[in-house]
Amino acid sequence: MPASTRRARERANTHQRIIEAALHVLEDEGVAALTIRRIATDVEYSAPIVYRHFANKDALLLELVAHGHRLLLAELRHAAQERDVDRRMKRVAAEYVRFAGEHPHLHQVMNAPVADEDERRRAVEPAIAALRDLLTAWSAAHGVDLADPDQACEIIWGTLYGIASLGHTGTDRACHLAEEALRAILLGWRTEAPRDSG
Amino acid sequence: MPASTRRARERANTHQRIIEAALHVLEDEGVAALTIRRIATDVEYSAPIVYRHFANKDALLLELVAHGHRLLLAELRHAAQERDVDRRMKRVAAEYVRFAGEHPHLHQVMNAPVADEDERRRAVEPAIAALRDLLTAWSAAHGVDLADPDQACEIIWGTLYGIASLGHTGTDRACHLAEEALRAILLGWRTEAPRDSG
DNA sequence: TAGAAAGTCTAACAGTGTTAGGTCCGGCTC
DNA sequence: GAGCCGGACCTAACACTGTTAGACTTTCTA
Repeated sequence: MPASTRRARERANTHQRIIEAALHVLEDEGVAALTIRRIATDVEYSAPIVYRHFANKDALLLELVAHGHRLLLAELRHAAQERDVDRRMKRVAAEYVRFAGEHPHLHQVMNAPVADEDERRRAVEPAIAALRDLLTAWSAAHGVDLADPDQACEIIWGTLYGIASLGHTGTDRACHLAEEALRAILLGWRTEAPRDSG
Repeated sequence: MPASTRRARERANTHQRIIEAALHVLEDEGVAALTIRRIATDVEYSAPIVYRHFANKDALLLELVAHGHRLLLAELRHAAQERDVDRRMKRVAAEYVRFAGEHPHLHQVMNAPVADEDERRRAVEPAIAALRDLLTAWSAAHGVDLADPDQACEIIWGTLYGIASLGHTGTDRACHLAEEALRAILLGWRTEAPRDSG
């Protein structure tokens, strides 16, 4: 085993530990407590070490954003195991808001404006794609011809985000609101755009 | 004219000028450029003067939040002059998103978490109340019996906020999304909860 | 006109992200 | 094995931030 590969492994390990430490601070104490020096202290290094792994704080934040969206996507997929397509929709919506309530600071960072906005949007995309699949299945099941599925998807995503962000206290009420909003939207679409029913 | 009243007037004047300078910096250069020293420079004072008018930066920010919501409320009221209740709804929704597109940084600060969250919510309330009135008029006009009008109001407000925040580029598309979302929600509510039609 | 009061500024403190410079230690070459 | 070399690491610093203390200057009052 060459020493260089061991070093590479150690390096990768430190990289990961920094991300985990940052995530821990963010979730436990909020974005205000998330400083480079604090993270460095938590991984038992000095501050400049962080810059050997990330170009700057924004790059590290983006890593947290990506991590958060992977986590969210996993939860949404889990909720989407439901057989019935209507209940599946409802559960996914509730799951989104529950996630936001359980990880308020992470959710905040996941949607906060950041320097490299393109990169952030790339992190969000898979979750939105999952929602689009779900929406496609839903519209097929009900014979609804959505004029613009992408637009419909954005509407639901935006609605969930807005409701989850508004009342970031009381996750139960927020869940209820989201379910209700989704129900109304879908009912509206079913009512107005019925495909030649077969 | 006693000197004390003149001083009080000058003081109030400076107070206002600080707010206006802060607003100007925020709208023109974003929240990152909004520093105490920058504001002080713009009103041709040194930094500590700001603290003779506001307890801290958060207090000043809250003033901007309040100002922003007064501005938004005025715009919403203007859009609500429309006679037809359906078009009124649509125009108010479009106006919200247009406002967010025209004042992206202000809109961001208006909805960003702040130290005194109660105070912020107090600033938002009048605009939400206006929306509730509008919604009441709408449901009355269509004989729709909303199970929980407050909840319905929060749903719409959250939806508008979410959609306006998502695509903070391309205000036209965002407007379209908001109108479409509102249309679907209202149609859903009309479909499911018809009051004994008279 | 002397003293009190109000207004303002400079300088500093503690904290932030970030970088430069030096130190030390492990591994490679002769 | 001795010496060098490169990478890893830390301390110290820079330019900022919000915020406060203390001195100075101007203005009003008695």
